Amino acid sequence: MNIDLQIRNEVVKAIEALYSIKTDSANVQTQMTRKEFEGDITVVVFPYVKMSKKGPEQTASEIGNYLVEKVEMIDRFNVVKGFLNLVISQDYWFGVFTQINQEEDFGLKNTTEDSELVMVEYSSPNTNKPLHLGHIRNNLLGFSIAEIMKTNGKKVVKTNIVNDRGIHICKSMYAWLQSGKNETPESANKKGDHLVGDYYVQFDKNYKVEVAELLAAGMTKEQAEAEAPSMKGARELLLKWEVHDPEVWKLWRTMNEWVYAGFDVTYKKLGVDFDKIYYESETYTVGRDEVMRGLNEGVFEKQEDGSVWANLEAEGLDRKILLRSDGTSVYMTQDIGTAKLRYQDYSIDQMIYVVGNEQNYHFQVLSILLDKLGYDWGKHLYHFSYGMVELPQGRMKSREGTVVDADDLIEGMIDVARKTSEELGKLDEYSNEEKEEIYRKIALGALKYFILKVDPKKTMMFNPEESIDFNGNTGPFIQYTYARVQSVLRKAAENGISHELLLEGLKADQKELELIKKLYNFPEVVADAANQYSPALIANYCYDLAKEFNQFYHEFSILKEEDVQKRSFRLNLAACTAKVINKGMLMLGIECPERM
RNA sequence: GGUCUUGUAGCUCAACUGGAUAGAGCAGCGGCCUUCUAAGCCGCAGGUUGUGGGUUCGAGCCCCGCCAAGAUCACCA
Repeated sequence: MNIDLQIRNEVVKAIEALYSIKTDSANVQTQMTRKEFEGDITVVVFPYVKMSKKGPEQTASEIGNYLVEKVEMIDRFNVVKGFLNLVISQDYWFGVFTQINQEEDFGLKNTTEDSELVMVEYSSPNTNKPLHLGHIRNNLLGFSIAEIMKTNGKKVVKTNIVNDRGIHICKSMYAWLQSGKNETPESANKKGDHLVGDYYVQFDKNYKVEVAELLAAGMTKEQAEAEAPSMKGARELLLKWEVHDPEVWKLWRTMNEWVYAGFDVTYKKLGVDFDKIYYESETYTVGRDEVMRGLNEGVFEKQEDGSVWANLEAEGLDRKILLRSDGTSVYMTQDIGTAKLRYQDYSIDQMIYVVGNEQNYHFQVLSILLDKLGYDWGKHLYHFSYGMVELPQGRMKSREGTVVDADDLIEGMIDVARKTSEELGKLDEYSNEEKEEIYRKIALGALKYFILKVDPKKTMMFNPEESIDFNGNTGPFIQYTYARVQSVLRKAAENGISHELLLEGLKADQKELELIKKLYNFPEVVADAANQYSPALIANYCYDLAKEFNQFYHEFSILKEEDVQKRSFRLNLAACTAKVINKGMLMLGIECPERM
């Protein structure tokens, strides 16, 4: 049992014995003792002063005396105002440490047959342009939350819904047909997603020119936008697509394949993957059928023009369109179909959608609609809503060319890592392949950590010039502490220094106990991260641990310590720290190199 | 306009969900490589937590009012 809970239970007993009042351990407030005071766990006694009818200090002392007498692991206590600081015995911490040292999977819960199955949807790109910084935040959060769920003993299915159909891809197709001259990724020597994205940009450029010309010719804005030849061409392609025109489908398939090949490269570089991919082109008809069923059952309503609507005014929301007057489906229709298919394919206990907060309203509506269609799981969807990434100039706009391209960003990071590393010159005896692998790990560590350390709910700022650093509260700093431990372990092995842990009679320093306490916290942090859907908790914990270790490392010369027992203890402590850091970082999708 | 989110050091972010003197990093200034990796360590400086009220033993966190920024309310996805 967790020490915190044990102590809360004992406090309950203390209160009953001292003041004859029954309370519950859930009502007992404990916290880690702040560094400036002596102690490990602090009980907040303000809530009991009414029961004791005495001042806070006296109440705390009474409870403290009771606890020291009755509970073996509590050595002594001190009282500051209403805070009762308890000192846990060194032996208890040694016991904890032995456990951490022995358990290879410390902090990890095993998956069993009847573990909950969690499906995590993330990424969900449109197929008309390459991935950018916004997608990176999405992908990293999605991958990380899946890893965190796994660590908490859940079965996880990572999924991606590819928006492969719609006017957006038709725009790229139209521009390619107009001016592509049969260009392919091979002929252009360009990644497929970039090639298709370039045509999308070109479409928009042409379209703007056309609209401007039509406006000059006297049309209204609405007329001009509808009548622009490019837009008419794209719409025509969409209509042909809907009726499975073979030529259009062939082109559509080809261009999508180009894009997927490009995405695969980016996903691989980012280190994210999926267990099951859904395509909108395969799910949207399912959604349409569901909406028609809802219509027949009287859940939805049809307007005179043929469009189908859901009236959510009773839920305090608006009316929402589900099928256009021409019978084609909208975004929401597709999501209904995808959800239905997923629940058919898997026995999902929890569905998590990693989608930006701009779609909060969409998911609120989706949840209600699925419920109305008779799916009781509709209510239990979890929208993992994360904030936008902003640039110093403001929001990213693909059309204005202010996006930060994912591939460029990653390559740029690797260049900086290479340059920094070469200046430090610590890897000189490594082969080029080995070095490149380390640069890649460091670059991605920096990028991933930078993004994941921020509370997912919040809008975050990204300054391409300054944001990503390799010093301070960064991924590389944490990776570096890991590499240092590996170095110590290597040297110990070379010199035949024993790892055997002999704790009897050993007296631990404050720093050492501090590290053990931090390590002990790891499982709780992981559980919190899962409950709160927050990789940031893991990230900040890893930093805290690395920082603590660096101070420790600086203060003690582990291998120079003459006391054999002490040296081995510190060696093991370092190894445990590295183990936990590595586990934490892996949950963020960050690999720690053995050297750097 | 309705709904929702956010506002903490010059900048980027924390603060264990209502607890003790609000903490890190970057940037600035000053120390530390003959010692297990200096991508490090130590110190200095930097704050009326947007603002005004309220709730209580206690508020950055909860409630109300302002101020500011953003998102969203489409036969776009």
